[in-house]
Amino acid sequence: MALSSATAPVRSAELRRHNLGLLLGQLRRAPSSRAVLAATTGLTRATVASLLDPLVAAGVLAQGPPSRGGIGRPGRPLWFAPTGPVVVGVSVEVDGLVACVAGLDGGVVHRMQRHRDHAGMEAAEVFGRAARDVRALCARVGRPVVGAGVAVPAPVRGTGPDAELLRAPNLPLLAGARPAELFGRVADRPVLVGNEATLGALAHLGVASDFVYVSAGIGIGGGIVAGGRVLPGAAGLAGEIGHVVIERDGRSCGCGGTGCVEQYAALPALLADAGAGTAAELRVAVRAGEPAALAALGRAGAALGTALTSVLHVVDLPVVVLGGSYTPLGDRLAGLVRDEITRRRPSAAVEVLVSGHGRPAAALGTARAVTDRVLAEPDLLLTAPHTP
Amino acid sequence: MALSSATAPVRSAELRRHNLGLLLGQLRRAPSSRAVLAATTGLTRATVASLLDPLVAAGVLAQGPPSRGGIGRPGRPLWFAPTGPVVVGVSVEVDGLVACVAGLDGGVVHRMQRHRDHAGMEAAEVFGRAARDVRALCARVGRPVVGAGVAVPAPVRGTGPDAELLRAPNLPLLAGARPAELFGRVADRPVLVGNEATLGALAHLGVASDFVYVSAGIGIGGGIVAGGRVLPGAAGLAGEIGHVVIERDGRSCGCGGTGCVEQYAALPALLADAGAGTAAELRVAVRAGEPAALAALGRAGAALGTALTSVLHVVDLPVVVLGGSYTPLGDRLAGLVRDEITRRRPSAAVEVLVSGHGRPAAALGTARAVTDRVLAEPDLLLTAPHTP
DNA sequence: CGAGTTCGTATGGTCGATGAACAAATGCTA
DNA sequence: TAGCATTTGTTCATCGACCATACGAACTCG
Repeated sequence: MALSSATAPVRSAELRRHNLGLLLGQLRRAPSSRAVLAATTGLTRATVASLLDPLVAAGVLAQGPPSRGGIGRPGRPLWFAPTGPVVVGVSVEVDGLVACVAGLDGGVVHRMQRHRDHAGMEAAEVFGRAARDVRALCARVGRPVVGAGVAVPAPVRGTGPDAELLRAPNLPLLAGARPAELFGRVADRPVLVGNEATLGALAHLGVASDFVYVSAGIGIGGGIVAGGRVLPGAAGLAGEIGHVVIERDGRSCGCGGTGCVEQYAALPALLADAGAGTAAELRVAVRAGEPAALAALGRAGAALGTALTSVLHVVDLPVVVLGGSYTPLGDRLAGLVRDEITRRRPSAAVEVLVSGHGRPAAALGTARAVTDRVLAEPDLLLTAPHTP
Repeated sequence: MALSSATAPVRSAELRRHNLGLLLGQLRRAPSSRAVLAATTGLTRATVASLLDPLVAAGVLAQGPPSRGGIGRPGRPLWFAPTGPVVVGVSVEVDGLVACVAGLDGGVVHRMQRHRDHAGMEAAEVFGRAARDVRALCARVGRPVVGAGVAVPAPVRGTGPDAELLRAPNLPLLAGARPAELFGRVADRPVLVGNEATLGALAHLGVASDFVYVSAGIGIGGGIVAGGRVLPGAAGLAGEIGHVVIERDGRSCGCGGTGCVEQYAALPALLADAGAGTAAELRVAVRAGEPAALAALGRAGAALGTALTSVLHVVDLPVVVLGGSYTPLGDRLAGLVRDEITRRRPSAAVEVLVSGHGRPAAALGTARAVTDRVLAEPDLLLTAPHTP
């Protein structure tokens, strides 16, 4: 079933859009000649050419030199032009801003990290300054920007222009803010808005396309990725893995419940349990093999594994990716989590991986979400993209 | 985005299929004239006619009498012909077989309940006898059958012709069986196979299109329905709500874990806790207001609510539907569950409903899944359907 | 009974994908 | 080095699906 059963009719124009998006999605994975694209997608060579030639003419795609070696006329690989359009992913964090500029193939063109204490700032200032920084960054890159997105460390209702930030435990002044309005338009479109963990999940599509992403910090967030797409939930609040209950009468949590995992396995609990002051301190202690640190890590891993067992029983995915503050502890923690999950759910194998991105995951995943949106509506690439 | 980003190209033929499926999906909800269909779907009246006329000619759709009352020429409503094709949904249960024959609009044409002790039977006999019963049922209905599906009380890997039944706690001899092969083809296609709770969820699409379905019995199963579709998971094992953990060191469960909800809230635990022998006995005691029964129900409701809190934090859906053995206890239980969920997760409202179907839910939902498959490939309706 | 309105159908036009044919570019072979 | 096979990229005629328009049909209202 290649067509979704949405309530909208499908005209021929959307057919073209779909096939063009299909080709671009293929090109994102690897540069290929028209003939190879035709073979892998099932379209005709003629169709591939008629779909992609306008993008080549517009400078979005570039043609490489003929490939050498094979028999027959060599194909000319197509790829995203190194001067072509880019997208921007921004992550607003408690103590700073992370942004990255990426080509449509996901290649990062530019990174930016700026320390900034957002704790006491009003929402308008937070997103206004972020927008100014991003615009300056875009100007410096000198390539057309076709979209941008913002990740925030709080649950977000919706992803569109009226996306609303709900309770923000660590940045209370942001509660109720509408980042898309405060940020302003980029490339004449509202910016995409989403939760830091939900969007961060997408940064890991390279290692799997069906997985549960867990992002630890002061709390624990996450994203459910199935078939390469994030499960949005009814109001965009899916993936709140930190509030999965592991002990019905356990420690009370800021969410109103009791026994939520994040009271056992998020960074504050882990540090307190290990008697460490900072994550770096804990990491050193773990590397040194200090028993107290190892025991605390074991308890956190078991707690997290218990919660993930519940999650996997519900969504049944074969991979778990640990990210955020877990990244530096990852090697050892992943094993602990995997052991707990397989102990509790022996019926299905699970692989527990550690994020290869660490802190920039949210910005990278946001960029990925934006390119997904752009590739789903490739017409944007033809209407003379302009810098903001 | 009306087109999914599947890896398949889209030809014009699939465009037609999609729009035809869209129209039939609309007709399934309510009979409508061509003009109304055009208005609601966004297609042209001409397109609607050219899509549906072949089905009218084939006897799949029928034209009603002109509607009276409005101004202008009255439209002639189209609906699924009362002699048109049907689908069959079968539920293999521990102690019997439930089957229903439904029209493509979901209207049940015929029901069958047969008591049969499947406990000691080999898989080949179980599904062979079910197939014979179903074929006899089909012959008696006298309408062309265009598809069939089988629900089983066990986790199932996959839904296609090679769907494999995993561990079946209550019917151990079925473990490893491939029902589609044993059942044989219906309408020249393999039967659809799925878990009883996963498919049963679909029977409730009338009351919501985004919800968590919970089906209680000896264990607790479930289905996550988002956007009118069941979340399948990587191997078809999603929705095992019974094994969500509510007490990390709680009662041990047959799945290998400890503290799974179904050890607290499934029928056996509930009956033992209440000191009742059967579900009917418990129901009487609850209605009579016996304190022991009410207390036990309260404990089960709290346990279930705790597990559902975890589930909702992960998938974020606005509705929970309680079914299976919960149906007769529903009115009171639903309130208990809702209270526990809102107590633990006050940030989002949730509605807890009771299934209106009870035991036949699995068969009904299976029929629904089959019609979904048929409407997604409406060409099946034109190739002279034949009875098996 | 005529005007106004809406429904269903017929027709020409547009757009996208296909399939076949053809020119271009390379490796292989004599 | 020339000729052949093979593969690539492009061109062109055709088909299929939908749309816009126009027109007859059927009904209500004044």
